[in-house]
Amino acid sequence: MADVTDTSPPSGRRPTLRDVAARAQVSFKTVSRVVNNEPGVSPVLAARVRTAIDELRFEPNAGARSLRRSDGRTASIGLLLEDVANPYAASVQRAVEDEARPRGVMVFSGSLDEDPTRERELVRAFTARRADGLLLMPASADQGYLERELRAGTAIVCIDREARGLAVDSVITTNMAGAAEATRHLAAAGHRRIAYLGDRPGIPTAEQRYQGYRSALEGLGIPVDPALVVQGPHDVASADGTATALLTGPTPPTALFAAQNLITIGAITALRRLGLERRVAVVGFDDFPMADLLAPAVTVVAQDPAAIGRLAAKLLFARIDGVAGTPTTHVVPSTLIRRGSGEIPAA
Amino acid sequence: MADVTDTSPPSGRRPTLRDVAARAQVSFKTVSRVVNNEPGVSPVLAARVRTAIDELRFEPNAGARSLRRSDGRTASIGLLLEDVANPYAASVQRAVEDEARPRGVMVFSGSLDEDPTRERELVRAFTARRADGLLLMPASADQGYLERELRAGTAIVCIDREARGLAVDSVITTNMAGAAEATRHLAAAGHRRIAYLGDRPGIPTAEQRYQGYRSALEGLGIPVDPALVVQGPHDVASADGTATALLTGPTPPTALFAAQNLITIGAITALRRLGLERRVAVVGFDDFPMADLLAPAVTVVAQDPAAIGRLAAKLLFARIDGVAGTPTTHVVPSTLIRRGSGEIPAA
DNA sequence: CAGGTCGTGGACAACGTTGTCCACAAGGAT
DNA sequence: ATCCTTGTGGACAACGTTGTCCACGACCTG
Repeated sequence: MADVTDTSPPSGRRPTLRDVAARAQVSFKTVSRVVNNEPGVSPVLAARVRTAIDELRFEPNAGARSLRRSDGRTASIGLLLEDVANPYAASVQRAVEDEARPRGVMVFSGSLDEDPTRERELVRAFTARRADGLLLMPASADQGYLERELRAGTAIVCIDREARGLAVDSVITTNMAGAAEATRHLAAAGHRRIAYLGDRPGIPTAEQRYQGYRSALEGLGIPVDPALVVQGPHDVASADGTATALLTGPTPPTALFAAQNLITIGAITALRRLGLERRVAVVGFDDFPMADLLAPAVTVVAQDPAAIGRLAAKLLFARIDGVAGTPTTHVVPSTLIRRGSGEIPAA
Repeated sequence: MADVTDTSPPSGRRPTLRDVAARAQVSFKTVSRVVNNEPGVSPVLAARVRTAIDELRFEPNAGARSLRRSDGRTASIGLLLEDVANPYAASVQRAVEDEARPRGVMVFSGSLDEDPTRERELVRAFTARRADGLLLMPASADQGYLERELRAGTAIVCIDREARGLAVDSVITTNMAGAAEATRHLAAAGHRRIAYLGDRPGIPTAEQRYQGYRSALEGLGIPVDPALVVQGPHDVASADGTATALLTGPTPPTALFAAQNLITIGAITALRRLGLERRVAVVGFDDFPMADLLAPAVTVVAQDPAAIGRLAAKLLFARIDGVAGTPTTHVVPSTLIRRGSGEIPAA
């Protein structure tokens, strides 16, 4: 970028059907037939056309193609995630890609950062490019604005959270059941003072996990202590802060349920600093890398992001292929993985 | 997907320039002028057109647009990574996205899995969609086949590894210097038997890191012991295996230099199992999540994937904007982060 | 008041492709 | 020998947009 001289504009046009036709001495429509494997071209001509295609390294223009085609398909989909750099989202993305690859479908991706405005912008950008379908991890409170896209033929499937105000398929995990299981698991180790550390209530998954926590306590006859419930932290630093405050407060918990992976990491950081990592039990929702190598290793309710991504992609492609039927919410089960931190007994 | 009834085909065409024109009672060319902010439309008409656009929620067809436009731009780029689920790649992707967003450019991404065939397939898929540029983490031994794309006007920048057989900008890290620094750091703690655990030699970064290891040892007058050099493992499991073999062998090392993040994790897993994590020193190349929460915390030579992604994207957009100048390799420095595992002294 | 300029808006072609239709030659059936 | 089918290949329009050009009326100048 330093030495800007701009001598030669990038020349060299890409070959078109006409260039191939000229070289193979046929009409350009014949080339189109060969490219699309349509019948009605003699083997001799087809071979001539094919060598011309190879020699020129002709590649049909996808834009022109989808413009003219009757179905208008672009063989591309949009993937809207909370943050592509988050390991959960990255696993989902990889699974979606693996599902799209054999179909020749390319994946556009973008990060929403829990920003509703950003969700709308990215949807616009993807629909302007006429993506055949959208895989969405909703950031806004209502997806009703997507109704029009749905009617215009864009398939939509939601991931991780159900769509609201829009009838589409969703793929989510067992948030409530998983959170309840985690809570009961801590209670089974003798804990009565189990804290809840979770995302802000506006996020549906956070809401469901909180409900799971509450219902488990109620089922056990343990009252929910508001002083042990923190809803709000979203990243490692803030979770660390609130966990520290909780643990150094007047009536600290003996166990923590951390309702999201970054919050789990923040809580563990706090426990370490306070030297409590072997005395206070922890169960996290969402597995995370290295959880098994920490000391103590971290007990988690693991989601299966690869399965979620795969299933969501399959549902999307089915819709793109014209499969009808009422939209359904599909639930991928979570699994409790005992590693040590969740089995620390109450003092 | 269970109940396939396919009652209503998704109807509802998307509005076009003509639909907007009809509603605003102007010619469709006038609408085009408004959409593209061209001069020559009276404010009254422009306002009428704009309300029609809003009412119909008109969105110009990106495909048709780039087809007709003189520059042929699609406002999209392709990002070809080793594996989108790898944390290093995920950080790069996020940085690229952040750089592309304000320009209104969308990002296609795909995983190569070190497969040269896959590299070619994805390049084809992206160029068929007429991506304006390609950001590539090379998987194949030679990128000469991209010469034609370059001439056809597709900008290309390589990430993590320099392109071979192709004159393009590259953004890489200080592989050799970083590896040498890691090696010297271990030697400074008194180690003489420092093992090298790295990727297979075909990968340029692995090659450079190995050279850094060798040159550091030579500079210190320590002979390179072939029995302490392992080149090959690429994932956690195989690294665990080779590290275990090395550590339980006849003349085990007292320190390990792990030349890649997955290999570092495998080595640490092995040390844990053998109960050696506080006796054998480890320095890894590439930072990884949780490295600071392990016990002992892991000393690493950290790359800066966000900076690499940002710079690569900036270079790519500069090329897309027509900036000429000879292609350059840009080097983003790595940093040694002392956390404990690398400061364990020799027995 | 004639002539030129300017602001405004529309007609038309083109981008590269696919879908529809038709022309032409070869072959079989009547 | 004539008709019809079949196989083969091309002409043409259309997808939704942008670029070029021109027509029209209003305004200013001489």
